[in-house]
Parts: sequence; C-alpha cells; structure tokens
Amino acid sequence: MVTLNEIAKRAGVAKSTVSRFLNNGPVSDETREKIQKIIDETGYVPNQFAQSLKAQRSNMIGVILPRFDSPSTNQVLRGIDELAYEQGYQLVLTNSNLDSQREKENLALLERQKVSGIIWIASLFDETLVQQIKQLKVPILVIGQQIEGVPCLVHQDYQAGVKIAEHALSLGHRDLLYVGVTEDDNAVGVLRRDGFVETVHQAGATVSLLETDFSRKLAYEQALTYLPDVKATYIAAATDQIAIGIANAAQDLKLKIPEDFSLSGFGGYSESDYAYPRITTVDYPFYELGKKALELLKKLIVTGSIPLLQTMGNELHVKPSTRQLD
Amino acid sequence: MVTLNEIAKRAGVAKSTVSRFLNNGPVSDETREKIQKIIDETGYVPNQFAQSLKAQRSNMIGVILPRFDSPSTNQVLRGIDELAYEQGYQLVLTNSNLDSQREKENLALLERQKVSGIIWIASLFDETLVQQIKQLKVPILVIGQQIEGVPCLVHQDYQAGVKIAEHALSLGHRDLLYVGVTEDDNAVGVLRRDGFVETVHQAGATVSLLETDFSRKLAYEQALTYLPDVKATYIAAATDQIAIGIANAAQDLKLKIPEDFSLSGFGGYSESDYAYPRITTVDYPFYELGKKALELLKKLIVTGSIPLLQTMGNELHVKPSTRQLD
DNA sequence: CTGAAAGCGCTAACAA
DNA sequence: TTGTTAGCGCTTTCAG
Repeated sequence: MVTLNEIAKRAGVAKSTVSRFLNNGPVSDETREKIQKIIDETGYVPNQFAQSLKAQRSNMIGVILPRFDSPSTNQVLRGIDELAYEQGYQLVLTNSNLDSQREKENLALLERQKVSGIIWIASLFDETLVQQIKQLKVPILVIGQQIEGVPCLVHQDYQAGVKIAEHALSLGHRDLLYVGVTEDDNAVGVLRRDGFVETVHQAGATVSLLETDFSRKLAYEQALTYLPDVKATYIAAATDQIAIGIANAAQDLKLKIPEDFSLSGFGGYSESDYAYPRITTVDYPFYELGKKALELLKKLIVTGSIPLLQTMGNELHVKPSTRQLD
Repeated sequence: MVTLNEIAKRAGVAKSTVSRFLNNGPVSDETREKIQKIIDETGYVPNQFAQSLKAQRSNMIGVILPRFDSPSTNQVLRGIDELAYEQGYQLVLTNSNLDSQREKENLALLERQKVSGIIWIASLFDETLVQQIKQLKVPILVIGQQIEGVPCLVHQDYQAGVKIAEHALSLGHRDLLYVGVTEDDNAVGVLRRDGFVETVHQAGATVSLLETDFSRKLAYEQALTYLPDVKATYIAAATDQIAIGIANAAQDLKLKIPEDFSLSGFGGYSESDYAYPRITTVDYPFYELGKKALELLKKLIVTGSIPLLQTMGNELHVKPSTRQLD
C-alpha cells in the first residue's frame, strides 16, 4: 500500500509537508507540483483509519431504521442519501428489526464507531432507550417520533388525523370506524387517532375503534371477519398498508368501495395510488423528510445545537375510495 | 475516553497484557479478574480505528445498491442484514442511483474504507466498471447480473422467461406481447425476454416486443396509448411493476383483465399480490438471495475463493390475471 | 505468564 | 515554507 511516508520519501520532503499539501496548508508551488505528480503516479489515497484515529471521528453517518422493507422508510432513506452524498458523508445503516433491544445495540455500535452523527428513524421506544439516547456522546436526530429533550423531526400527525376527519365529515359521514395501531407508537397510534377522533367528536358524530398491527396481512385477515358486520359508512385506516389490506378483504367479500363504505389511509407513498380503487390518503413528504433530516443533522454536528422540534406538513389527497354520502 | 492504556495502568499491568486479555490470549486467572473488573467499572470499549489501523481492515461489509426504493432490493437487503447481524458485520450502504459513474465512485470509496467485502447489487454496467471490479483488492460478490470472471449470484432469469411462456402457451394463447426493458440490463432485459421469446417461437406462436423502463409510471402511460390497439391475448411484462402499470392503465381504459387480455409479471414481491386483479408472476426468492449472498461473501472473505456462478431458482405463481383462452 | 518497545499511517505543535 | 517530533489506541514480536 502506498503511504504518506512513501510519497514524502519519493518527493524528497517530510511527511508533514505532504500532509500539509493534502490539507491545503501552505506549500510552495514547487513542492506542490512535485508531490502532486508522485501522488498521481502512485495512485495514493490516504488511509481513513489513520485519519480517523487522529481525528477521533469518521465522516460516517449512522442511520437506524426499524426495518428494511418499508416503502416510507425507503423514501426517507432516499432523501437522506441524496444529501449525504452531496456532503461527502458515508451512510452506515443498521436495522433494528422492530426490536428495542437491537435499537440499543445499534446505538451503542454506532457510537463506538464514532460516526459523526446518528439519524434514528424511530418507531417504538421505551424509557431506557430514551435514557441511552440522552447520554449519547454523538449528535443524534430522531425522526418520526417526538422525544422530550432530544432534537426531533416529525410529521404533523395530529393535524393529518384532523384533515381526514374533516374530509369524512364534509362528505356527510356520521358513523365512522377508525382502524388504528398500538399506542406504543405515539405518532401513528396516538396522534393520528386523536386528531381524528377528537375532530369527529367535536362534530357530534360517532366513531368506533379497532386495533391492528402494521401489516397488510393482518389488516386483511381481520377485515375479512369484521367487514360483514360493519355499520360505519366510513373506515379510516391508520396507514395506507392497513387500508390496502381492508380494500383487499372488501374485494374478496364482494363489497364495493366506495359504494358500501368509504375508505382512507395515511401515508401517501405511491402504494395507495395503485391499489384499486385508489385510496384517499394524507400524503406525507417522506423524501423531503429525509433531506431535511440530513440537513438538520449536519447543522447539529457543525453548530452543536438545533431546535428540539421541527415538523413536516402534509396534504389530503382525495381519491375515488371516499364518496359523498347520499 | 477510556483507553487500553488507562485500563493497564489502573490494573497495574502492561498494555500488552490487557490486549492479550481482550484477544483471549494467555493471561493468568488473577490478572484476568483484575482486568475484567476494571473494564466493567470503566465501561471501556476498544477503539475501532486503532484496531483497524493495525489490522488494515474493518469488520464492515459494503453494499452497493442501484436505488433505495425498490421492493425487491429491500428484500435482498433484509436477507443480507440478517446474516450480517448474526456474523457481527456492519453494513455500509452506498446507493449508486442507477448511475454508472456513481457505481465506480462507490466501489472506490468502499475499497478505500477497507471493508472486508463488497456485495454489489448490479443493474446496468459497462466494460470499464467490469475492469474496475476485477482490479479490486477487496473480495466482491455480484448479485443479479452475471459478469465473466467475477463471483456472481444470480436468478435463473432465462428459465423464468421459459416458465411464463409455457404458462401462456398452455392456456392456449398464440398471439403474445412482451413488454421488456433495455438490453443494457442483461438479466432482465435479455435473459427473461429470450427465455420467453424462444419458447414462444419454438411453439410456433407469435410474439411482438415493446420496450419501456423500470417505472410503474412510464409503463402506465405507454399502456394508455397502446392498449386500445393491442391484438395480443396475453401480455407478459418484464417486471411486476410494469405489469401493475399496465393493469392500472387497463382499469382506466375500462379494459378487463383477464377477460380482455391476460397479464403476467416477474418478481413476485408482494406488490403483485395486492394489485387488482392479482397478477400471475414468477416468484423470485429475494430475501433468500440476500442471505445466500452474505453467506457466499463470507466464504469468499475467509477462504479466498468460491464458485464463480451460483443461481437461485424461482417459481411460477398463477393468479387470476391470466386465463385459459376460449 | 508478563512487560518493553516498535509501529500501523496520519496530523499538528513547534522549531528552524 | 519546511522538517522534527510526538502522539492517536491498539497489536505483536521478543525478551525476560
């Protein structure tokens, strides 16, 4: 391997001179040329380990994600990656597989690797995780969930719930069903639902609640059971995946959407746009969230502080799956 | 930061002894205990940069992917990640964004980072890339495309094409349309198509060809144009995404699948299973491919050599989108 | 079984 | 502008 030392010898200068050259320090034009020539000839590239050992940090950014096969997460990743690439950061991804234990391991691992910063795409979390995060010596930005005292970037979930509720109400629906997820997920399980439910209640309409998990599969299976007896004229699913599962079940039961009931989701990654019928949803800007996240993290790394809470807006997209009640 | 040196001092032994302890070398039980105690107290963790600087390599595995938002790639990633986690490897992901220039940059970057090995999820590639790969000093495994002289793990694409063709023929279809992609993609653009076309020709049936790209969107838009005039009774799309795009267009044109024409895809990630109607496809084992890839790469890293070509089988999954011709 | 010492490749004082 | 020197934290001979 070609080392700095070797370049120095060949060029007949000291290592430090070469180092200075590399780091744009003051070097005479003459030596500059000489060194450049030799570097070109040898194809020398600095050893990152040695650099990092000195600097005590790397140019890597750690990203912790809940799973690899989530379309929304992938859009976020795309956004993160785009800016990371521009800024010359390398991405180290760790998957916590929806397992709180692995979240902790990953956090520790990334800290140990001395990444410059961490973006944590949060899903579920508990108090010990929060503690661990607060004690981290590496700048960290949390995405998707709000955690007191830690820089967070979140969607406006409550408002999204309000938007869907207003939409349903404006179409004349008074008897609603909300298919939600566990309260352990604050953003999706609590905020979206509360925005929805509170708005519905304020309008004096009624809503019943059902709980499922995040999988299309379970949503589908449960829907097969409850759909035949559902009285509600509007079903609001907490995610597009759930909505698609319900739509599939409806199909199999020969129920027609939106004739038999209206259906909406949340998320807006293109999935819901290719389901049949296309499903009304609140479009979340995942890709932009990713870009924003990296931008904020960089600021956090550089300046050492950013506002603790930033939010991303979202938009109601009305599709044929919801209709005006006669 | 707690360093090895500090542990040594506190324990009243030499650094080397601590190091030996850490690496399971011969240490007396007495010192062993003493050191362990101090490590526990201080929460010491070895500095990875220093370790890597010595070892001249890291425990990281680099993965180069064409894009972040591909469901199939994500399944592969899931497989890779699962084994990587078990084996204690860290994953460094780089996205080449379907850009051959970035493929090269990423390759160079990963090599420079001295990852233990590289998994390249290949899409398009040219001769200079192949050259670069062959000169790489890091073990590399190519997934998804076959490259002469480099260890590759690929799907049986030709055979998949054959399977779909046989399926179509067995249903009595004689006039077929194949919607493919660029020949620059050897696996998808050439092999699948050839398997299909050659099988059809051997049966004396006819097939016309159309080319699109990998996006659902373009497939949809093009289909809006050509579907009204299509004579074929069976359309074979080169990917599930394309098939879904076509199905969406058919819907908008009030064409019925499979009444007006049969439709199939390739891939089998759950997408096609939630489209309407469910689409016949060849199921590719992406997740298993990922696991297999890491397994092979590890073998390559450890033993220095593996067979140059390994393949993964696949299965025809018949769904309601294809029907027997009257 | 243990310690001293050299060195991985680089950066950064400090002197010259 | 340049060179000397001293580490960053760890592993690994080689003596003892």
